[in-house]
Amino acid sequence: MPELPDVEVFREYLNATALHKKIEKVHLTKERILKGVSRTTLSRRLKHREMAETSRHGKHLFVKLTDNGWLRLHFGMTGFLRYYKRDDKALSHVRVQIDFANGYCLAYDNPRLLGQVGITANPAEFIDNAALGPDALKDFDLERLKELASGGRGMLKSTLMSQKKIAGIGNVYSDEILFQAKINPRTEIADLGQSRLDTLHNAMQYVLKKAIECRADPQRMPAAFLIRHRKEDSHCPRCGGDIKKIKISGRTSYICPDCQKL
DNA sequence: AGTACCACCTGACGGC
DNA sequence: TGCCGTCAGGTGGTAC
Repeated sequence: MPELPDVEVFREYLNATALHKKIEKVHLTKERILKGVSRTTLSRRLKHREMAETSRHGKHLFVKLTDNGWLRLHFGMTGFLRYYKRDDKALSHVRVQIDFANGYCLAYDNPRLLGQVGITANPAEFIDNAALGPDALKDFDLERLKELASGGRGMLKSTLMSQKKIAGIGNVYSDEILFQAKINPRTEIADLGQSRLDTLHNAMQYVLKKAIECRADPQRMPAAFLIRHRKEDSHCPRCGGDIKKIKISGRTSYICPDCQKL
C-alpha cells in the first residue's frame, strides 16, 4: 500500500506521537528487515536518544535522532507504524519495536518483510546514493516534467512509477493520476504535448494533495476517484462506462477505456 | 534505454 | 471445513 500519500500520513502520525520522547530500548524481531546496518548499531544509535524531527522523500521516511544521524523507514507493500502502550495487545508482525521511557512504543509492523529499516547520515546522502528522483509533491514542478518528457521514452505509467525519475508514485496513484488526467497509461511520454503535460502535472499535484488530506484512506476520498473503484465490474465515476483491468509491465492497472483513450 | 519476467515474503480470497 | 492456486499497492536483478 504505502506510496507517497501513505508515507506522508505515517510521518504526520509519528510527529504527533513519538517525537521528543526518550528511547529506552529497541526490539528487533526480524533481522532481515535491516538494510546496511547491524542489529547492534541500530540499537546503539537509538538508545538514550530522541526522535527530533522527520522528513520524507518519495516513499522513504527519515527520522532524525538527536545528535546521531537519521533512521530510515521504507514500508514495502504492507508496512505501517503504530504507537501504543506497551501492555496493549501486540500487533501480529512487528519487526522493530522502539520503547520509550513513558511506557509507550512505536512499532514498525510489516507482514511481508518487503520494506527496509536503515540508518543514514542524512536524507540527502541517502537520496543521492539511491539515485532517487525529485519528490513528486515537494520538488516536482512543471518544468521538471517537461524535462522528463523531452529526455525520455517509454510508457507514461512506467515513467510515473520509476523512483529514479520521480520519487513517491506507485501502482495505485499512477493509475489515479492518469485517470484524473484522462490519459492512457500506455501513452508514450514523448507524445505528450504542452497542454497534456500541464494537465498531467496538475493531476499529480491534485491527487497527491487530496489523498493526504483524506489521510490516504480511500473511503474518505472523493467519489470521483478511481481508487474507490479498483475492482472488476465497477463503473467509471465520470462516464459510467466499464472499468477495465489490464497488465502493464506485469502490474495490474485499472483504467476507463472511454475516458483514457490512446 | 525500456520492458517483461522472476524473486523476495506472507496473507487473503475464491473455487472446488 | 480445508486445501490449493492465484493475487497483492514495492523493489531489484536478469535477459532480451
